[in-house]
Amino acid sequence: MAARITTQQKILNAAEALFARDGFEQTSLRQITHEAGVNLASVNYHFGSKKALIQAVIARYLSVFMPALEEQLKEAEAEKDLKTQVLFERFKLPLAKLTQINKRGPDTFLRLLGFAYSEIQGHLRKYTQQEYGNVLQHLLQLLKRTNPHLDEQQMFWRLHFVLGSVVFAQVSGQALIEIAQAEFNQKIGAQDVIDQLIPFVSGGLENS
Amino acid sequence: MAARITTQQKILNAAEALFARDGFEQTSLRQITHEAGVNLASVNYHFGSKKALIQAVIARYLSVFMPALEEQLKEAEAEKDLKTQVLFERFKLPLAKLTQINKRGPDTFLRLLGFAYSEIQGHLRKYTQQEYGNVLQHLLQLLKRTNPHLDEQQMFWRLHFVLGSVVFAQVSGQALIEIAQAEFNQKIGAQDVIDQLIPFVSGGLENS
DNA sequence: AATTAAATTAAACGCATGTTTAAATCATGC
DNA sequence: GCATGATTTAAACATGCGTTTAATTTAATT
Repeated sequence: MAARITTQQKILNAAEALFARDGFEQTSLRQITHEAGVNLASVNYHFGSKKALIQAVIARYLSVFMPALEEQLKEAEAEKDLKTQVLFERFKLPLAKLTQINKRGPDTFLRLLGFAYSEIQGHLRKYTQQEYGNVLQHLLQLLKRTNPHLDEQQMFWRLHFVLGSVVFAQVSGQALIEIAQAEFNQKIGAQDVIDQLIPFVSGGLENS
Repeated sequence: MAARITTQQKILNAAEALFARDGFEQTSLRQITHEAGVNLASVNYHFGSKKALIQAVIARYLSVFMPALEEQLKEAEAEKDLKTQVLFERFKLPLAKLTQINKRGPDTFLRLLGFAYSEIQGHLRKYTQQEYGNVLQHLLQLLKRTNPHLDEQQMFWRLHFVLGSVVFAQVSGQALIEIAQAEFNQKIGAQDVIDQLIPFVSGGLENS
């Protein structure tokens, strides 16, 4: 029994690393199985298809991230003078929790999200909406509270722009970090990018 | 001579439409040549490779967009109390000029940019930097003027976040427009998205 | 220890891709 | 009007992909 699970997890671990680095379509099952040290056919044996493997990789992260986010949102709800930026700051803890899956879990997760969004995994978006739609609704409700000056339509677009900024920052992230490091002669990590990102998306969302 | 150019342009036109709709990697040369009504081999004959074709498609747009943008930046430079949002508004005219290439030129161009950015066309980014780096430098200089409260590093990141928002809005654009249309029961076009986008990126960039 | 089910393996399948080839066709300049 | 070079064409090539097959090995149960 242990061996079976081990093979599945070897695949998951190798897959998530390669997916996060190169994207879903750019990563072949042959790369994954070679990296994992298992046979090519075992992916289809254990997961059924490549698509199902992608979903399994992301689901593992969502199952940790989403409940933690929901908890943060509940706390935020209790605050009386809630600000947009403070609300966005609350994403940092659920993100940090992802280290329990992987040392570089937070980066990995955001990059996976990015690729999931930009490659047309419409199927996957539906899954997220179905599985964690209530959490996202909760977030929307709080943002309406912190931004009563925005109408429904403005809120709709700006939320997606926020998401787009996050996604983009991660997908192009490593390249940008390297450029920034060369330009400013200091070590920059993914956490720094998030700290830069939060004031940006907050300002963009709030702007009247 | 006319026939030769015609074949090249048939390819360019078919390619840009398909690239903008599905992305570079998702579009095959067989799709392009079928759509253009030309032989498969003619792409390699006229352009050398698929990569070179991609570059040719984008170069055609940049050669119109960039000089027009530079002109706008020069005018902006003359304004005395220049605001970020006003500066961003000046992107609208160079964008509109792209209708001279194609009726849906502005949309097409932004989507192409998006795919170029998110697929790892690092090679292409270098090309842009080399060919039109001065225009981008000019833009950066003006943004520093409108945002003296931001340090170099903040400006670096926020500029890329702005770019990311634009890119994302276009790549996910059509899907989002359809969702928005269903949700708000009104016709929404690409221009509306840009009008929503400008306050967002302005607010994000300025936020202190 | 024998039986049975699960897991792994090597190999092949079918398909789609970008590219190349070599022959046929076209247009142009003499 | 012919010769020459540019263009177009159909076909094949080489490669990589996800998936499937069928045989073998491994592990657990009786």
